[in-house]
Amino acid sequence: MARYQAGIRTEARIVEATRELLGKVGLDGTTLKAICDRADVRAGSFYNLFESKDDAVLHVVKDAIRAVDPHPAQDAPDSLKELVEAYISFITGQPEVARVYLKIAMSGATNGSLANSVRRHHERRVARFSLAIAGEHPELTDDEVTARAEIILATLSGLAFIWMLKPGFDFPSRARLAATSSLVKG
Amino acid sequence: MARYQAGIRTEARIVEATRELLGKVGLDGTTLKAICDRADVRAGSFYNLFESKDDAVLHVVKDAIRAVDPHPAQDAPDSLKELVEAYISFITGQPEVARVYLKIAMSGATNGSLANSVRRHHERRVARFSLAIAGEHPELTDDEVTARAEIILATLSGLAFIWMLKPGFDFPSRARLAATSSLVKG
DNA sequence: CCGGTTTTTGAGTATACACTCTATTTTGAG
DNA sequence: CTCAAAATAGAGTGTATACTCAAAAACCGG
Repeated sequence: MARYQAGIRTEARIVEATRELLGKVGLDGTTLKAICDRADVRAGSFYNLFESKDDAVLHVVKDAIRAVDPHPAQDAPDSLKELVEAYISFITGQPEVARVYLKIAMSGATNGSLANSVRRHHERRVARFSLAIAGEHPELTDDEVTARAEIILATLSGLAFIWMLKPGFDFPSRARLAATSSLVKG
Repeated sequence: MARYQAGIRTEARIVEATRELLGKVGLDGTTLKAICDRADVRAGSFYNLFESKDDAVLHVVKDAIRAVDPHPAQDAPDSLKELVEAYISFITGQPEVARVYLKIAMSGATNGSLANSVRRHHERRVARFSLAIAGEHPELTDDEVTARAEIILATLSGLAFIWMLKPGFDFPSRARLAATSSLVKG
């Protein structure tokens, strides 16, 4: 082991370059050559530090996933409002990384470590939203709470999706409206 | 022009092969070679009938888009229930083509004829849903109606998205529940 | 400043892709 | 039957991709 400073700095540069590229040109445009050019590194150095191209992308996406949650370490339930605002910040703050997140989630069947990360993350978020909803709406049964959490999350993803389709779309206000109206008993 | 029967049959075989491939292996797996192998055609024949690979994919996606609408030619407004059921049928009936539809919608910035088709189709659907909602809820203003239409469509897309992530997810019942609860005044 | 370790280089490999081109065969109207 | 137009074959082109490897350079504890 005993890594040198140079290698550590290079690794950081590569991750940053990958993040910027995912933001600017999307997943398809984020080629190995593009990453290496932007990080000012040759292919050999890249593979000295990363297993594969996906390895670098995974780094970035995992960071993005972490960024969507407001207080990851905390056990106390957040309020639904807080959770929704955190999601809005995630989407509007890093739209292109959010697009990558959604794209990867959608990209494939059941395999691939990227897709697995996204799936696990989704489960955690449903649990998180469920906790908040249960706290604020004690009249709902457990199943109803889960259904509501899934619907709210689906709506947020779907609105984000539309926002990516039409840049002028007022995502934040639609998201806030949707979050309140999804809670009534159906 | 004066096309021969052989060419017409070959074209149909290519479209069908493309549709099946999009369903089985997704957009990335639908390569020219795969299409030609499945349609039992050589590359030269393919390009005698189609401008490009995207041209063939576009054929399939446009068919899928048409399939999502219950009565495309009709002017009378459908009921919201009908529209939601049509969407459910679309997603559960041709899940992999639906995935392609969502994927293409999400895939990129503002260019590409595929992305444009999807965008235009989304606008038409919002109009369609708005009409239904306005008919059933006269107490809502125009802006509120549009907002509700966009939210319902977003929720349906988002739920479809989750369903693709977790095959066991009960998409139809969630979709029906969501459609009713999204209509209250917020 | 020595010397093992880590890092870097950059040409090179293998592969996959969409697409082209020309020669050949097939079609079907007159 | 004829023959021009349509359809087909399939080898070939060009380009882009992720990734490898052996040699050279930089690093840093002692």
